[in-house]
Parts: sequence; C-alpha cells; structure tokens
Amino acid sequence: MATTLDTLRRHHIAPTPQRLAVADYVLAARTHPTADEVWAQVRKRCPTLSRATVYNTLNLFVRKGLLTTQVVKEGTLVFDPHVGAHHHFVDVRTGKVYDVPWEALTVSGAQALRDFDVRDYQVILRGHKRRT
Amino acid sequence: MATTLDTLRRHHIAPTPQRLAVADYVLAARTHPTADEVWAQVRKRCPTLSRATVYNTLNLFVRKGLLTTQVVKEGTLVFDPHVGAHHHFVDVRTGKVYDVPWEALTVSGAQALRDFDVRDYQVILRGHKRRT
DNA sequence: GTCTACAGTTAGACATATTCTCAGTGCGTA
DNA sequence: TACGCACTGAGAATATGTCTAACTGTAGAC
Ligand SMILES: [Mn+2]
Ligand SMILES: [Mn+2]
Ligand SMILES: [Zn+2]
Ligand SMILES: [Zn+2]
Repeated sequence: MATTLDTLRRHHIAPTPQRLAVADYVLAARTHPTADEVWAQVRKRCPTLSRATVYNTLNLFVRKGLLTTQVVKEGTLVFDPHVGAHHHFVDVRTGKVYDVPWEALTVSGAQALRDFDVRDYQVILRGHKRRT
Repeated sequence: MATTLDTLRRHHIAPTPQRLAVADYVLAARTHPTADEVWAQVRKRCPTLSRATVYNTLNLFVRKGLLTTQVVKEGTLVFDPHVGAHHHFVDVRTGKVYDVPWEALTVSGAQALRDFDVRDYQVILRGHKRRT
C-alpha cells in the first residue's frame, strides 16, 4: 500500500506534519467526517493543529482531488475520501452517512431531461440502518 | 383557487398578517428560497417583519405540512412548497435549484439494500441548465 | 367595560460553521 | 547570513439559525 507521504506527493501537495496528520485520518475515514470532527480526532496526535489549518488542508485536498465534499447533512459539509461516483444513505435517527456503491442502484431517465445538461448525479436515501 | 387564508385555516395555522405575507410568497415560490431570501422579499410588503418571525413561520409551515426543507445547497436549507416526492437539479454555475418530476426518473435497486430500511429517497442532479 | 391569559412578534443575544486577516515560524537558496 | 516564501495559528469577521425576554394585541372571564 502507498504511504500517506506518497499519496500527497502524487497529488503535488507539499507534505507538512499537519497535512500528513490530517491525511492519515481523513483518507482512511469511513464516517464522512465534518471539518470539526477531523479537527477533534487529529488534534489528539497533533495538539497544536489549528482550526484554520484543518479547513485550509481539507479544502486543498478537495482541490487536488483527494477528497470530495458531500451536501447531505443539515448545517455542515462532510468530507469523503471516496472520490468515485457513489450514492449515500443517511440514517435519520443518528445522522450517520453511509456509502451505497454506484452499481447498487440504477437511475434511468436523466438523459431524457431536455432542460438540463446533467454532468453527474447521485441518489440520496434516508431511513433506518438495519443492525447487522 | 383557494386563498392563502383558506390554506392556513385548512392546516390549522392561526392567520396573522405576518404568516399571510410569508405564505403568499413562499407557497407560490418556484426558486427554492432560503429563509433570508424569504425575509428579503416579504419585507418589501411587510417592513416590520423580523428575522425571528420568518424562521418561526417557515418552521411552523414545515411542521404543518405546507412546506418541506431540502438539503441541496451548501451552507443553507432551502424551503420547497412542493411537498410531494420529487427530484432536484442544481445548476452548478448559478446555484439555482430546479424541480425534476418524480415520474421523470426511475431508481431501481433500493429495495435490495439489505443494510438499509429506505423510507424515502431522491436523485440530486448537477450540471448546466439549458437555456430554453 | 375592565382584567387577564396567552399566542404572536420583535430586537438582540447566542451558538455554530466557515472564511479571513495578519503576524509569526521555518526552511531552501543566493 | 539574509531573504523569500509557503505554511501555520490566534482571533476577528461573516453567515445561518436558534433562543431569550420584553412587548403587543386580542379573546374570554368577570
Ligand atoms: Mn486521487
Ligand atoms: Mn397541504
Ligand atoms: Zn461517500
Ligand atoms: Zn423542489
């Protein structure tokens, strides 16, 4: 597996201790964390990390293609290391956001919308996660 | 057509001048306005209207089933007088949100997701609106 | 006809998410 | 060594939304 350092270099991001710490956490996250959740977690290992640096770093990672942002929760953006197309399920009781693979759902009709030139889309599902 | 006054009464909402003014605007809106956009518009006819009353009124209308909220724009909720199920298209250049009729798209596969008890869903499309 | 209860409204304070400003830090290079 | 420059960090600023507490207007009790 590639190290976090290699990943940053491949995306032309100068590796600093703060960026490495943020990347170690957020690129492995499966919880769709908010910026403040990233800050809270990464600060445990990097206590001087400022909120501004977290936002700067996350926005940089988005520009460089390492992360995407998702507008699925009220009041805050979430960050997603899964940059390929996929869908999302939101548990209405907990607010947690889960990935739904692209192949799991099929959407038909989008190319027939004459008023809209659709560049991308996703399905947002809401309900209760089943205990597994 | 039913008057706004009748609509409020049918939904068991005591009609005040402020509520009537907000309802007149937001129930006819096709732009998915934010709370502050509602405030800016309605204040033209009702200059003493406060921001608190706009939020109180919009949230009341949502509880009473006159409006829904949609999480489709970064940083703010939008209000939607279209309470039935439908999809949304976001113009990435302007940020404007357009309705896509429920029947225009078909989503298959949701009932096969064993981890999730899906209560509702919608497709969010992004791209460029074609000039018509 | 007053009194009173109470829902509704208001201005401003508060909470939270995100961006901005600007001074400080550290490192590569002349 | 000195400079330049990207990066970092503290706090201010901005924006959305909620809360508080005082005020208003009206419907019913007396
Ligand atoms: Mn990549
Ligand atoms: Mn209705
Ligand atoms: Zn995701
Ligand atoms: Zn809509």
